[in-house]
Amino acid sequence: MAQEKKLVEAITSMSEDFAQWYTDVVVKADLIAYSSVKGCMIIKPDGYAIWENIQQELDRRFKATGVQNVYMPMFIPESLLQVEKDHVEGFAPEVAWVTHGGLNPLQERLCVRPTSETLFCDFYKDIIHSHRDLPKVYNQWCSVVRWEKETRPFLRSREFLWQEGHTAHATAEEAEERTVQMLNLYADFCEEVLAMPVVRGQKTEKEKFAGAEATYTIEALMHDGKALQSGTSHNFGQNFSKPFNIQYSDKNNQLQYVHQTSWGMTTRLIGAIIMVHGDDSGLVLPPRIAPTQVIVIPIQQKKEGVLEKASEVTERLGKTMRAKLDDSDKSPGWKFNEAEMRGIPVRVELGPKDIEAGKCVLVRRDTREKIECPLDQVEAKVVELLETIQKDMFERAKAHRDSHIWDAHNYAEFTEIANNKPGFIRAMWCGDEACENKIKEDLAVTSRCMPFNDQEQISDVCACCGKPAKKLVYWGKAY
RNA sequence: CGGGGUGUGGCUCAGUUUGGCUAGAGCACCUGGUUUGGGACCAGGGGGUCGCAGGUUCGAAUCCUGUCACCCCGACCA
Repeated sequence: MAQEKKLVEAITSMSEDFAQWYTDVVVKADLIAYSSVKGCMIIKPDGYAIWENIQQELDRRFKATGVQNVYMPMFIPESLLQVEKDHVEGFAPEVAWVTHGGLNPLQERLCVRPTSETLFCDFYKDIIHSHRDLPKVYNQWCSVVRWEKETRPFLRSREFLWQEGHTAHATAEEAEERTVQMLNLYADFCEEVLAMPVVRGQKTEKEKFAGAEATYTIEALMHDGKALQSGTSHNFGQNFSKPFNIQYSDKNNQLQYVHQTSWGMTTRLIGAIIMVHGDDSGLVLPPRIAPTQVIVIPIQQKKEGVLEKASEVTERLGKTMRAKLDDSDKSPGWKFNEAEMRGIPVRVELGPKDIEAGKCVLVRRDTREKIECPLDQVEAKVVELLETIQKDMFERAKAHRDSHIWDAHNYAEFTEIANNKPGFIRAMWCGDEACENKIKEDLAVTSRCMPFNDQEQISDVCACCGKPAKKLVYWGKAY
């Protein structure tokens, strides 16, 4: 049909070219615009509103665990960045430097924060003196800059928005507990709010954060079968407190170094939402973070009473949810497609025939199912529908994820899967970085995590080298 | 940083091979009218120093040199 042809022209189909599909959706759903600086994007109202909803819900959950928000400077003196060796080595290649103040060269270069561990440490060393000062559980919402060579909207931009939590604790146990707590908070958030199933686990030595003792991660599977690291939580142990000299007097008046953690989530999550739920018609937003949850589209809106009824319905819906009326003078068909492109979970169609019959038509974005609904029940029905959609979206994403997890018992199987089956590969690993390197070089596959939950022994030997196996690892091609 | 591609109204592109007259189309935009249950139609209208800088030429969007930017795929990263 002509109409189908037009839609195909509007967005590249996922199966034809996933990368292009992604770019099309990001731009055509009006989430971002490209800016005059490479790798820096303008986040437009619809994109930013998603971020605000993410922020709001995460922040609420943080605070329920005792997190306090602060704001740190965006500049780090070079000398401060260099205090922790692994950390500076990890980040130095991608930091942006400020060399001048006005017309005069600075005495010391300032780095634009790529992350703020060093700033928090420098601060903590001054404000922590006693066990009574602990724990410190601070977080900041800010942007950071990493001078990436190749960039993609939301997935890898040179400046991105995030939150970074930085905590200091008296004991190793407490730090570990916080690290795990935040990872679980992230995972629950992804699953409950973004309808995105994740695998929780630990990063290998090779993949862990620069300066961390241990990095925990949540890994999600995108629709094309590639993995996306969606949130991390690090236990630093005393790796930072020692070089930064963050000490407190314990109850016995002994000086002790604090134990620290950090954890972060970024605007990359928006990329994840797009790639987990989107389809060939555009975005599909989980109701809980959709900026507009329901859009009312009047049919024959110039006919007597239609627009009035439509605004009345919108107003009623607006009392319990984020509702909008599309009273632009576009044709209904155009509005339908536009609403789908933007991923609005529920659409309400309302025309003269409906009004006469005292009903309207509800259309689900995720399934396109049309449901007739009496006008006097519309609020209750839409609320219920939003819940159903949220739940179904999670189940669908989970079914997709679960059907793209493959077990490999030896290298032949591993190779065959990596080359032919998109998704996660579960395989045993000996613990040797050499095997990770080989797998990466041969197959462009990296270790995503050592899962916490399903650590079963699917084989006694490493799928790569055949030596005794230590851990089950999820592998995959990653963004 | 390696490989590939592209720069022409807001967007998508044609025109470049083989230099030529006033630089085109579709979409979007503005005005008026008719329409409206899956991207409506008619009429009229506005908007471009062809990425930038040099050069060749009587004449350059088109040829040459340089340069910048963006996109895609790798490597690196959230």
